[in-house]
Amino acid sequence: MPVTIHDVAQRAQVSASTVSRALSASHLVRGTTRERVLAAARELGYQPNPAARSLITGRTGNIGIVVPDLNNPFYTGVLRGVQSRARQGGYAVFFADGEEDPVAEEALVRAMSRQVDGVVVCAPFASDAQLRSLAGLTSLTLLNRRLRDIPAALMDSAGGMRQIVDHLAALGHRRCAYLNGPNNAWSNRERRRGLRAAASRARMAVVEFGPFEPKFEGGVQAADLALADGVTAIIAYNDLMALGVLSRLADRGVAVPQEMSVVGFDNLLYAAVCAPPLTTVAMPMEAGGRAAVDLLLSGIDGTGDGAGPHRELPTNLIVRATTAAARSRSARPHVDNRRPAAGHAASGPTAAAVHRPSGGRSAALPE
Amino acid sequence: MPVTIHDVAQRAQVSASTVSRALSASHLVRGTTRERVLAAARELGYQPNPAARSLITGRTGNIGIVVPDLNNPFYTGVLRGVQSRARQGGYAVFFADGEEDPVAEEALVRAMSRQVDGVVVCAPFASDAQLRSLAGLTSLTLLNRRLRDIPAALMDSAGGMRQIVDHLAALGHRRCAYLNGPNNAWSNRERRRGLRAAASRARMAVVEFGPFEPKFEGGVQAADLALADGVTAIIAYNDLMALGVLSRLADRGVAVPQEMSVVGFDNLLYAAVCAPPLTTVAMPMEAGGRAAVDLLLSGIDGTGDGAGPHRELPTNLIVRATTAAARSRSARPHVDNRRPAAGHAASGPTAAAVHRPSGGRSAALPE
DNA sequence: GACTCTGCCACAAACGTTTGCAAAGTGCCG
DNA sequence: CGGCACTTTGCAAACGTTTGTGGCAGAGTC
Repeated sequence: MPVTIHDVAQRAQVSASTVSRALSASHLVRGTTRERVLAAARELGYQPNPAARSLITGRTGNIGIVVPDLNNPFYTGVLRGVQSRARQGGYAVFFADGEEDPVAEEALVRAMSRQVDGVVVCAPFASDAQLRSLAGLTSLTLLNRRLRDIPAALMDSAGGMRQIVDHLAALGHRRCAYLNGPNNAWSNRERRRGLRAAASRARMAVVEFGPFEPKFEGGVQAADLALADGVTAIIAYNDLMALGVLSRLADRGVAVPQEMSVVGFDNLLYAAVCAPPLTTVAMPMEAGGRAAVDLLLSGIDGTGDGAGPHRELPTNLIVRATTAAARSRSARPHVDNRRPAAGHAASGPTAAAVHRPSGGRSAALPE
Repeated sequence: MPVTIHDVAQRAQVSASTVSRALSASHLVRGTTRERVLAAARELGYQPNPAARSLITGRTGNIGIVVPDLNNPFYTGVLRGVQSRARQGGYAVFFADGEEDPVAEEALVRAMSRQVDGVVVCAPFASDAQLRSLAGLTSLTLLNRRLRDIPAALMDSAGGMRQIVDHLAALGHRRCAYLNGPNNAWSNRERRRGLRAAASRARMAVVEFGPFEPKFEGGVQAADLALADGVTAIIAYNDLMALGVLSRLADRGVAVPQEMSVVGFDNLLYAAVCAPPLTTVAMPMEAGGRAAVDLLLSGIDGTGDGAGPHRELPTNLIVRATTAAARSRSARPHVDNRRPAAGHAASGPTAAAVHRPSGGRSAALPE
């Protein structure tokens, strides 16, 4: 029923091979016959059968993407970037939601591998070995995950943390809390690493809590812990947690940013529209998706811009209304059950000492 | 390089056709040889080449989905449902973001059509004619769009509106505002229709504003207009607009829900976590995605549960903290620039009279 | 005028799978 | 023991495309 290359050939009075060449390697056919073929193809509405083509060429014209959680706006941003760049390069995209299960993720990539020319994987929980084994199946590009020999698009989380620390330090904050996301998430380790380095350089004390579920509820839970410690600023693993923190602080009657500064990470839509608007680090989600596809395609057909195997994208601190100058210690009248704010200023423990969370301070969730 | 059916055949000492049959129509081969073939396939890690298969069978094992905007959490919810049900049925899914452009949407479906067995399309802006023409290319299922002869999964927006009206009426509200989403969006027309019917039955007056951009900013813009009219409750086209309304009302010093009730539509994540938590109608996004795939598959291979061509999913009003009993007229001290609240109670105009927005009240955006 | 060279085109093989058909084997009945 | 039905298997064609090879014509060269 659908029109094949032979129908076009017949109409244009040429052989099928000429049609094929006229549609691709055009310099091998005479100009006039090429016109004739193109006209015939247009009139018949010819669309090549991708299955037949990929059978002979070994290429599919598709790429895949697997994400851990479609509910997370971060990944839908990535998805957007991936899709837009892929379409621009003439590729269609398969997608799959691993539902935060590394074995499901692996199975999905495995299933896709025969139908795609490559896949970009966002797999914060998968093991290095798993990823390497998948790289043997089809060409891979990672997102926010650094692994030797496998190309990756990375977002400069550490740089974002540095900007946060500089910002808070300039506002006079000397002691901050960091609310960890999942310990096995690559990006949490990366953000923590960047924070520790920046804090140590800025001589800022950092108290760590968690790990927590990287969601609103996790932030609610974490807020009380941070409040009890006497910090003047809270840095959350991501925006969802930061929103939870804001909600809990409001319930407890702690004014943000006057009494407590709060910073998130990701710059989701809702960071801009919540009250008060959240200071956060913008992650280049769409750009990350685009870059990942660029890397993938350059590995496949040299179409990409052929930069190195790893590309790091800049992040930017967006200062909104949840950060302000650190409050003086005495000005906290109505937080009832707080601990005495012992030695929280310059006289407190050094950053290095506080980095390792003690049993009491850390471990809000079983690890 | 990859292992083919012939490799398996050789190892199992049978012909390729026997391997093929052993892997599918198992009753045609003897039990013992089937075992042998299966073992050989397992040992070699054989994965059939989908291109070759689809070339001969004419089926691809893929479905597609096109959505108008990946940034909208509503559609990512649908996406999740689609993907999960598709995987369960052994299908992989292509996706494409039409970026709210009907012609792009059409082009995407057209491009996909050769690689998929069917596609579910969420195309609130496409014309009926466009959709019908696409239905000729491949089998289609619509989401939230009713069109004769084309199967569709529908969410009962009208029912949701009825629940809103009943809820508000029970709280004593007699005059409400509706903030229209885009006029050419099917779901806005549907919600408005449901609202008008329910309001007329409940003898509630409805003043309409808009259309507005169905985003936060649209809500901000709309809030002032509704406030000026003297309504006691605002029903927004969707949650994003409702959040904008909340933000603007807070800025204007209008207490929610004491002085104004606000209702959204969709039940996005953020409706639950904003302050105060938003009363809204839960749309069954994932269930809708699942249902759409069910319908699609039953059209393709009889795999679905074979219900009728249209399936309507129930919606539920989630009452949270933005709705309360209507304020009495005198208790509005600090809204400065409001109009005199003339005749807004039972003595006011009938519902039918107010339904057609007059020039002065409507048209906040050029149409 | 015979040779080579070049431009253009058709023929046919190949990709990996499914499937109709025939052949071979087996068991049963008359 | 021949014929028949039935089961099990292999052969080969087909799906629609790309691409290597070869042929044919015309032009150029000696």
